[in-house]
Amino acid sequence: MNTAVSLKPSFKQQMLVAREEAIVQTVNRLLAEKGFEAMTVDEVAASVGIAKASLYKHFPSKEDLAAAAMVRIMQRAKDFLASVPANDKPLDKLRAVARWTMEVQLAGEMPSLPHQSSTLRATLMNNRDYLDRLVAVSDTLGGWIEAAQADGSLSAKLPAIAVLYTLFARACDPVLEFLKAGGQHTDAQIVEMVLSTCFDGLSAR
Amino acid sequence: MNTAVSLKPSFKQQMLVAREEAIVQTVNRLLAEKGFEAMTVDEVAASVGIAKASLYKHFPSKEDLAAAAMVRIMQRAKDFLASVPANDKPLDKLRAVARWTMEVQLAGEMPSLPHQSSTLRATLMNNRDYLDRLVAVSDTLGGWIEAAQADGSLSAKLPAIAVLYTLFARACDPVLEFLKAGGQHTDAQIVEMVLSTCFDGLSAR
DNA sequence: GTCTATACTAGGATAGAC
DNA sequence: GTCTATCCTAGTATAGAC
Repeated sequence: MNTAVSLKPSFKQQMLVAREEAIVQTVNRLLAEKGFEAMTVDEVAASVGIAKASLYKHFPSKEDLAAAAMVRIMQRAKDFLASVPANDKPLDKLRAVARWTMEVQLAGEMPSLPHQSSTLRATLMNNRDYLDRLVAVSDTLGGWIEAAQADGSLSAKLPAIAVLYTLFARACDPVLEFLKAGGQHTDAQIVEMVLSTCFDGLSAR
Repeated sequence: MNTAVSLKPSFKQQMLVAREEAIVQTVNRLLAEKGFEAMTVDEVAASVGIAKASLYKHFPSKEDLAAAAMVRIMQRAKDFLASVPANDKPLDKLRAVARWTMEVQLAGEMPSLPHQSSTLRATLMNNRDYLDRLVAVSDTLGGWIEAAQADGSLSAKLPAIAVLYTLFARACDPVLEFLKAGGQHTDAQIVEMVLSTCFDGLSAR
């Protein structure tokens, strides 16, 4: 008997996976650069180097393309959370997450979705791969937020959900790109400034 | 002689102005609701109650429609700045501006533009009515920021430009709509929470 | 599963009568 | 300056051969 057939992916299957990874990576970049509406399927196909019809053999619609990119970034977020040292202080963990998020955005790898676009939202809300990761990330962060409030390092005035949204919002903070466009600061400086604004506030301490 | 002809707008001219004001108001609302890309000219025409071709007699392109709405909101911002009591403390003035910006957004009256869309940016950067107001608003805020840093109430660690961008960014802060969608808080509570986050930071004080 | 060629639609813009 | 009717491009999606 030959169980290897089912255990080891065939060469063709590996090629398929690699091709799809290349597609999703391209979509991720284009979503970061131009957003969902401005990204065209023609552009994706051209950038990947295959015909548009071939693209549609892999993903049934433009929305599904974007959803795949969102799954990917959410998986990266989950992986990052798992890499944060467990015995760091809760507030430091939250800082690390905000920093990572902003670094990804500045690197041009953070896909940004329009806040409306009902069709895309519908696709995402029906995508279990996405939702599962979103929930996992939210749960982990929620735990850290509560721990940080419990040890007194994080403001207890704010509901945890508001803190969570504030952290998520760093993924699309326009201040980053504005400062970058100004050309007066390095990426690292920009990250530190916005991080300081986020955790320490604008008022003097 | 009859100088009134040139001094007092004729009835027709008043109607024209009123019609255009209605158009810009509609565009402003649609831009706030759906953004530039998702807003269609058909929709604007239908909402105003005139034919699409008539719309194009008033404004030569979709970009110019959006630009008119941006001029309008920037004028409102300028008017608000002028209404802030001159002898309030600088930091309080900045708080008031952030609060106003968020209230306008929650009221669904803050037109939000895609951060890219080169064609729209080009139109705006060629629109003196817009640029003049933008500069005026930035100058006023810049003065308040420097004053607040000078009197020690605003963090002096941050460059003034970073503070300015942070205030502008309140106009499109997704945290507001997320919290509103949650339905757990009133608009006033949401504004106070995000205001606190912005000025006091997430960390405990 | 990849290609070329094409169908179909939405949406920005214009023509031309009144 | 308003209308109806139309043009035309861009862009999503599919047919059908290999």
